[in-house]
Amino acid sequence: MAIRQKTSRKAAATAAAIRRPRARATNGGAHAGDDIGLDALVGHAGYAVRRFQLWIFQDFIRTLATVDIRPTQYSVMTVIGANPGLSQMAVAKRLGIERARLVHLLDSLEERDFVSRIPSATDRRSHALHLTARGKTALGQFKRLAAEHERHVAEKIGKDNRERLLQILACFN
Amino acid sequence: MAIRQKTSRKAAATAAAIRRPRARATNGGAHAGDDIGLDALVGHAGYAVRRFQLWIFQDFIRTLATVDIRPTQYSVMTVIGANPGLSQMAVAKRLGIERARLVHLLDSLEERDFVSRIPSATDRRSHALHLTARGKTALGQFKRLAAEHERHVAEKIGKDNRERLLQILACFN
DNA sequence: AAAGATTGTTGTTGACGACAACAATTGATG
DNA sequence: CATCAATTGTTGTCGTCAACAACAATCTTT
Repeated sequence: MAIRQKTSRKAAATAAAIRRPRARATNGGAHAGDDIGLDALVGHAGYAVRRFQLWIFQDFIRTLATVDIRPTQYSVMTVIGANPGLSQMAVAKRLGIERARLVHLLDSLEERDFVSRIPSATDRRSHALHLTARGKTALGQFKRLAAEHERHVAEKIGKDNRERLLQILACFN
Repeated sequence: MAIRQKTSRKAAATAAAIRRPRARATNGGAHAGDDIGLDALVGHAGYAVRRFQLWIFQDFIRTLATVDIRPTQYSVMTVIGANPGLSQMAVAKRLGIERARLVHLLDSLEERDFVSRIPSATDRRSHALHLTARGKTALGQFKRLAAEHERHVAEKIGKDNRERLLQILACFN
């Protein structure tokens, strides 16, 4: 056995090499592998949230693919647009992303002329973040597409369920 | 200006270098930077879910830190424990993770003697995944800790809200 | 003026999702 | 039965992301 493996894959089959395939055979059964039963897995909030998070991000990226904007970039531009002059620390703290990460995010947004770092007049360490004129009009389009994405969410889980979800998770800002 | 930066950071302040700090000054204001106002950001399901996802994973990792088990590892062991003999493809499809990624996950779980890959009797390509005896008892402990984590979630968002959340997200398996 | 904290930056690490390739094997088709 | 397509596990790469650690420049405090 285990002829294929190059060098890795420890001696997994040393002891207990032969075993009966138990109740459910390896696969090939009657079902297409969709009714496996996760038992204790359903009932775990983290698991459900992970799947949802995955779906929702993919839909966001797909919906905003034409403008090439990802969820984090959108959130950064939204916060800056609503609060011009914010420092990087303030934005990072507000969005729950690290200031180290925000540096690269702002780099790309500045390259595309959506955001500009203006040296703060009061603190020579920090930058006052502003949307450029181009960034403002672009954000308008992003918001329309984001609203379309939000409609996709409502279609998926139900309009009222979406409202309820937002209400439940409101405590995370 | 811009003395500190080594070589990067384009000429961001070429035009419109001087600007009034608008309504809200850079920072240093009266507030500690917590009441910034995200306007359009609240009302976005993706944003709320991201924050929640982050919080919940951190709590899971912290709660299971003593046994050094991460959420994905836990989900893999749970599914295998509930459905012994499953192939890697079946587990990957069930959990929505790539089979390429599952390889490494199983490698680590096999190194720790929690899971064993047993060559399938019917399909010489695939492996039948089983928990080892050690893995079974370990999973029992993991589940107790995971239940504790789930209680943390209930404390955070409310017991009934957690139930409602699970019900809303049930459509994502 | 000196000590400590803050801000932006750079770098590294590790988990993770997405993709592409590959060998071994199976299944279906002619 | 021979051949070709599909599947399974594996390896590798790429890009995103969170978490740290370090650093220079700058503020704040004493």
